[in-house]
Amino acid sequence: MFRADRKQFDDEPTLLEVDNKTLVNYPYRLSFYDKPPLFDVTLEEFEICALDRLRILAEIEASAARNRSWEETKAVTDTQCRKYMHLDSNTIAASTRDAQRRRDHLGHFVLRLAFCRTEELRKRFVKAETTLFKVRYDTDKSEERRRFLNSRDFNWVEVDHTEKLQYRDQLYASFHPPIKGMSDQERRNAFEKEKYYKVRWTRVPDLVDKRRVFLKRGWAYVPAMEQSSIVYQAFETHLMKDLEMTAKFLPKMDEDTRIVPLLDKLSQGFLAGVSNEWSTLTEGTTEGLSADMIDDIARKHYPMCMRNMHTNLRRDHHLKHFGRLTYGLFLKVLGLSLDEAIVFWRKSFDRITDDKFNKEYRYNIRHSYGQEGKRANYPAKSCSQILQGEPSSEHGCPYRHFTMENLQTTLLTMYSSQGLQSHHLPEIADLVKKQSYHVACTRVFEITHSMKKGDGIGEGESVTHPNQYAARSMELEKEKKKAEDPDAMVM
RNA sequence: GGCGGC
DNA sequence: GCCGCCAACATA
Repeated sequence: MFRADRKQFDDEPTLLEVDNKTLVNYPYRLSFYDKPPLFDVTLEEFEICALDRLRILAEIEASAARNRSWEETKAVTDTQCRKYMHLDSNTIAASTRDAQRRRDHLGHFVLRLAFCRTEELRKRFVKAETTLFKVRYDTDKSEERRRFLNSRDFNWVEVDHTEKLQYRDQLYASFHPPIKGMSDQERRNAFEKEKYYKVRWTRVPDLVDKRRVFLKRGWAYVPAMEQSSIVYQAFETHLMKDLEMTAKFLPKMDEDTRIVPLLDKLSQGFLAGVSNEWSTLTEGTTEGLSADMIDDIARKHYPMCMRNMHTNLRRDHHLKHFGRLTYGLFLKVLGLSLDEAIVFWRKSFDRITDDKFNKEYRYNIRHSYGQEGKRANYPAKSCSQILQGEPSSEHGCPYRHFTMENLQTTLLTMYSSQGLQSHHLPEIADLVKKQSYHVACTRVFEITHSMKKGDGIGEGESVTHPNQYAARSMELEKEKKKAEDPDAMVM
């Protein structure tokens, strides 16, 4: 993908190998990603394509973690794709179509670099990418899919009529059409019409496993309706092989100071199951938020991490450094103004003198709001950042850092008023054991907001940021109020 | 939390 | 022990 002799990106747009003559166009929506992208690309584009794709892969992982059915996974993935990485069929204008496919191509290869480095990452990446491929395969127009399949060699051999007759009984024994309630006659008819392909049996281990194919002399006889299994398997092994290759050549890139941190950031995000930088997109969620409204909002809209800190703050009349930092920035993004923040913290730390407060805390609060030092606009901490912090019962992610017992009792005391009951706990405990902390959090959101299981915070999206959780919760309350009493909404 | 000063 | 200023970036 990168030429070895090219170790530094130029400052201006030309970053990857320049060769406009080989600018590919993309005849198919589906791709096995045989060739790396050779077009010019800016570092920004590089990053954006990767992040957008990462959101989708993270959502696919979340789908697996919460046992979504294939249809649900497909639906969720499809809506996510429409938002972040739309891929149209050939009916759309060629220029937009190629632009879409170019983004798809680039994003895939950037993530290859980020996820090739450990066996664990490779496996997860391949799994998610294969699922994405399946979703697309399933939603592809059949004619376009057919042409895509013809465009490459899957090493399958068509079984001719005489051979099919020869193994007729064995083939029929393993013939299981996916339609329920078929009569024997219908099944027989479908079988007679079915075309067969044979491949080496190692190419379709899943079918062999489920006894959906007839095996003879190392060949698996695959009915046309199961043909997709061959394709998926080929995609998977092909990608895994390529990733291992990439891993071998990757060390040469370590000298590039700009790309390595980006790759780390990407794989980090994947490990935490986090897909976006929510805080930078949405700020100042609530108008006219004041210090005395916080208790109420905490009870109704906070995710567990923030709720826990708020409770600790009320109990101890104090919070430790990282807690102040995390909670303070959360409140800023929630919409609390600097002046109100100072009021809030002053009232909260009510066992210290004004003098101590002014000396030790006022500066830090102002700094969080960009009024001191380098005057930066700091974003609120995301789930991945909170997850990575030192384990602490005070300011960490409770799903991650609490003991299971403590987590469960705390969940009940915090959220039983919003509908969380003890029979919900095993399911949450399960997600925590699988280390799917953000999914556990998402599930709690669903339960406490009467969402359907799998809806997440909306459209199947998972929690990735405490402010996203709170903002969405407040938004839902607003919608509900509006529906109940439209006139009351006039301000 | 870090760094500095006395 | 007292005080003041600055930061928020990683590394599985």
